[in-house]
Amino acid sequence: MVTIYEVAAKAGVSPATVSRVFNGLPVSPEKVDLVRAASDELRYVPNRTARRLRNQTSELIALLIPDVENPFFTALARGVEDALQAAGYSVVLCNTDDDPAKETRYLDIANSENMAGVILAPSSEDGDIRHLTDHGRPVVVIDRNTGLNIDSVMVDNRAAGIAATSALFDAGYSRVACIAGPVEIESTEERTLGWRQVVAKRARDSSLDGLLQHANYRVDGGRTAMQALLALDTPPDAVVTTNNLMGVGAIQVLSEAGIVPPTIGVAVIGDLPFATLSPRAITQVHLPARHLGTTAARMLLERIAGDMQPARTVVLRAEVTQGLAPAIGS
Amino acid sequence: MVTIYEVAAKAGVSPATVSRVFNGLPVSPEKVDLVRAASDELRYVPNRTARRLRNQTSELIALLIPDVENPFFTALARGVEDALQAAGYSVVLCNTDDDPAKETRYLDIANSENMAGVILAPSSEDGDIRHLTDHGRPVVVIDRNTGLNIDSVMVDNRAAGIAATSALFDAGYSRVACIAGPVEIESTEERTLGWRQVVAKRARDSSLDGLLQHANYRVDGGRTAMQALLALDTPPDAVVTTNNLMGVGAIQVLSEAGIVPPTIGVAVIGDLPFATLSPRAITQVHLPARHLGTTAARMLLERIAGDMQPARTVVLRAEVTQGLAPAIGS
DNA sequence: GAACTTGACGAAACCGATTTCTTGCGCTCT
DNA sequence: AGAGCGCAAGAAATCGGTTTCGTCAAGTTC
Repeated sequence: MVTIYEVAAKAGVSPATVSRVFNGLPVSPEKVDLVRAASDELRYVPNRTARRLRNQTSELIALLIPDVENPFFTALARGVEDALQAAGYSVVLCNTDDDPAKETRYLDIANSENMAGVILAPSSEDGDIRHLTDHGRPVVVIDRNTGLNIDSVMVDNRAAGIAATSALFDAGYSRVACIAGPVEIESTEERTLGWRQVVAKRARDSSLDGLLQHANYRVDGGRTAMQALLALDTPPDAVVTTNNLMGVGAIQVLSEAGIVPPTIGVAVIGDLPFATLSPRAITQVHLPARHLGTTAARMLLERIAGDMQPARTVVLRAEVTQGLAPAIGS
Repeated sequence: MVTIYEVAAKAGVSPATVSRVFNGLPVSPEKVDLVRAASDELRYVPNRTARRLRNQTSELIALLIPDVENPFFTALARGVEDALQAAGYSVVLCNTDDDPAKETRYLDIANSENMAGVILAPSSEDGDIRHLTDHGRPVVVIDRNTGLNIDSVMVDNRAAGIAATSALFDAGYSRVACIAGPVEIESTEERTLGWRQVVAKRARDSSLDGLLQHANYRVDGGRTAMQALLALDTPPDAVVTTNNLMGVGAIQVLSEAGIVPPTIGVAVIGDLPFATLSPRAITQVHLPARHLGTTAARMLLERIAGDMQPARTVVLRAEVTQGLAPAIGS
């Protein structure tokens, strides 16, 4: 590693002057040239660790997400990155794997690395966010109510659940099941409540036994739940899944059983990633993943810039793509 | 931030002793207790920046991938993470977006952040890897021949191209097209060569005009290329795509045109992520993405541990899932 | 009992930047 | 001409750990 001292020696100036050149502080033109020449020749790159120790901050922002393999979170990550890159920051993505211990570990790292800020997408249980706010580090939380005085960006999950379910009833289905995620996750519970609310109002059939299936938030969870639904004495004629991956699993099971939408109604909260069948038959409640990311990033940048106003909560809405009506009667 | 000095003062010992306690160096039991009590009470977390400045290394490893939204790379990232987490390292994921400038920037960052090592998955052009190796930082490259003295983990891309194409001929197709990625990317070129080799040998039809389409490596590239293939005077009866996302695009176009495999043969090099149609009709050459990641991580760990042997290249093989034969004649 | 080894532990140097403090030069103002 | 000001730039302190070096006391050996 070439240090500032070597550059200073080569240029015949003091380290302080080299530092000033690199930070745009006033230095006489001839010394600037000397320093530039020396640093180019030595291929000097400032040591960020040293700089950060001195400055107590860096241009690094941590983004914690539970699952890098979920397209919802990668889209969100793109949004965050786009906004932060533009502002000169670099993003480091940390995969918490829905593990509170990992989440806490990464939060501690972000803290002791003196990162400029943190954007946190929820893990199933509460990690120790206080690790961060205690130290006054800027934090924005995505899709989780912390109860703490922290900025957050939310989706209107209740509305998403209502929209998905209503769309199926509107299309003519009457027995609408729900594949929900783990109960600990607040967002999926809200979506489920939306489903419950619409079903209570519009279902002709009053027996809901077995129509609500809880599953893990991944493809295999969706598969298991869909299989359970198909095995019911009176199976549903439509199903809502409260996230994208469970939707994929459900559709896989249906397609393997030879049942293709719109023979059965399917509404997915979230986007169907890389869909290989025509998604027109399926109702999708498009979550603004990327937009969530950019919004969170902008809020964080404001905090980093010194904005001290009380915590804000921004709620974004989802947009529905209505699926086809059932084939019956057509 | 609580510092080691405050802990030392509270415990009535020197900072050196506190450091020794935290690093497991010999300290008398009673002082250990004093230090532990003081640091617990103050909730002391060592400042990684300071530690790293002194130690010239950290437990952070950079993983550079071109596209976080591509499931191939996220699977690879999972592999890397699994292996490195177990060894006590944390992974920071950097999205290079196929942009050599971003790649170079992240490499510089990894370097000036004193990260323990770097795993680099290819971007379309050559970023400046020398930025790293110059400084003796451990690096492992995935799926790219650098020509430099650097460890790498490869897939046998030629064999993958051959396998995909052969599988289609074996299934009974005779006019097999290829949707290839950008020419600059070595891995896709190798796969294309595999296709060319098999086609030259087995195609009855000698006119290959238009059967090779170059496209960008994403879903829309696959769509455009597939549309072009369908518009040919004599369209192919089967197609190979040299990556996963272009495969998704191609299948989307086919399904929108009402052509469903195995009416047309489709072979994808890579896995079809989150497939919503039954993937049995499609030939997949499963790339060992996760395995690539764990292998790269292990090699990197060996280097970090001080292994000085000459650079190694590990070549992994893909595994084929044969798709269905064409409906014709059955 | 003197010389020597061993081990705990504090003082101080060190990592490489940034920044304050200080010096000294050149210019202006009266 | 001498006081005063502005500005470039070097010396040195600083960030918060780790580590070398030196000291001192306790234990060992002859």
